[in-house]
Amino acid sequence: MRLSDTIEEFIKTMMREDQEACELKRNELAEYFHCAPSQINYVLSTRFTPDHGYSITSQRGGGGYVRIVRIQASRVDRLTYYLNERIGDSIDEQRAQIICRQLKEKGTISDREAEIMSAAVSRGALGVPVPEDLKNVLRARILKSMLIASARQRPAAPDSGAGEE
Amino acid sequence: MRLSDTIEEFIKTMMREDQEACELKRNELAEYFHCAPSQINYVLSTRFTPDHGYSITSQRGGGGYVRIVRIQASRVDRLTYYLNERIGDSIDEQRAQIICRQLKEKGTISDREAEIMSAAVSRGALGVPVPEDLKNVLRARILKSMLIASARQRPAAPDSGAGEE
DNA sequence: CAATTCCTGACTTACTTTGACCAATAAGAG
DNA sequence: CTCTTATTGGTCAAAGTAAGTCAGGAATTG
Repeated sequence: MRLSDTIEEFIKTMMREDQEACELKRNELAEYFHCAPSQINYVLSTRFTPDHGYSITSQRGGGGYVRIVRIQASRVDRLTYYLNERIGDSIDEQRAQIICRQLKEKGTISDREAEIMSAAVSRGALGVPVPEDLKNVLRARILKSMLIASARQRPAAPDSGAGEE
Repeated sequence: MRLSDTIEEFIKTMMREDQEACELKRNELAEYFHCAPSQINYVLSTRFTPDHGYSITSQRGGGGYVRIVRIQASRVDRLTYYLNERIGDSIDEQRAQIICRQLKEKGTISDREAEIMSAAVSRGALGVPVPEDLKNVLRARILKSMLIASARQRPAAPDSGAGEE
C-alpha cells in the first residue's frame, strides 16, 4: 500500500471520530509516518479537495495547524458540479450572475449572500485594467472560492430581518 | 493553544465584565502568563488595534497602566469609515481579512458572509498572474462592492453562535 | 517505455516569543 | 523646586516555530 493511501486512511479515521472536522500538526504527522512534511500537503491536495468533499484551512507559525472540514455529503455533488461544470476556469459576468441567482432560488445561499457574490464578480468590482479574458479567469476563481467557503459552513439560514443596533 | 490566543481571550473576558473598557498592568499580566512583557504588546498590536475596533491608551511610570477601549459607531458611520478610510483604493489580504472578521464580530454580517467575503479576497482566489499591487487594488474594489451590496440588503440575521467570540 | 502518480528537499512565507535597549512618569532626596 | 532614581510601559530586531510551494527524481501503471 502506498504511503499516501495510508495517510489518507489515517486522516479519515481521525475524521470519523471527530465527525465533521479534524485538526492536525503537519510536522508531527510527517514524523509519525517518517516522511517529508510536504508529503502531507500532497495527500491533502490530492485527496481532500472540495471535489472530494473537504475544505482545508491552516495556520503557520508557533502553534500552527491544519484543519480539515468535511463538507456535508448532501452538498458535495452539487458543489462539484458547479465548480467543475458550471464555472470551470473562466466565466463571464452574465453566467456568473445566473449561477448566483440559481443558487439563491434553490435555497443553497441566502438572498444577501447572492447579492454579495454577485457584487464580488460584477463588472464594477473587476473594473481594473486587465484584459477581459483574465477578468473571466478571476471571476471563476473568486466565485469558486466563495462557493467553497459557503459550503464549508452550516447551511444558510433563510435570512430574515433582525440585526444589531 | 497559543499563548497569544490565551491572552487575547483573557483580555476579552475582562472586557466583557467591564463592558466597554478595561485596564491592565502590563508587567503583572506578563508575570501571570509567565512571558515577556513585550508579549503583551504583541497581543495588543495584533488583536486590539483600531482596525480590530479597539483603542489603546497607556501610561508609564509608577502606577502605569494600559487601557483598552472598544470603539463603537453607528452602522452608517461604520460603512462610510470602512469604505473610505479602511479600504480605500488598495488593501492587502491581511487587512481585508481583519475587516471581515470585525464586521462579523460586530454582527454587521453573518459568519457565513464573513467567510464568503474572506474567500473572495483571499490569496487563493486572486492567485492569477497579475502584480501584487494590482491584486490589492482588486481586493479593495471587490470588498467594497460586497460591503455595499450587503448594506443595501436587510441586516444579516446572526446565523449561528453569533456575537463576538 | 510513456504517462501518471508518488515522494522529497530546498526554499519561502507566516506567525509567535523573547530580550536588549529606550522613554515616560512618579516619588523621594537634596 | 530641581534632580535623581525607581517604576513602568514601548520598540524593534532576532530567533524560534510551523506551514506552503515547487521543481524534479523515483516508482508504478497501462
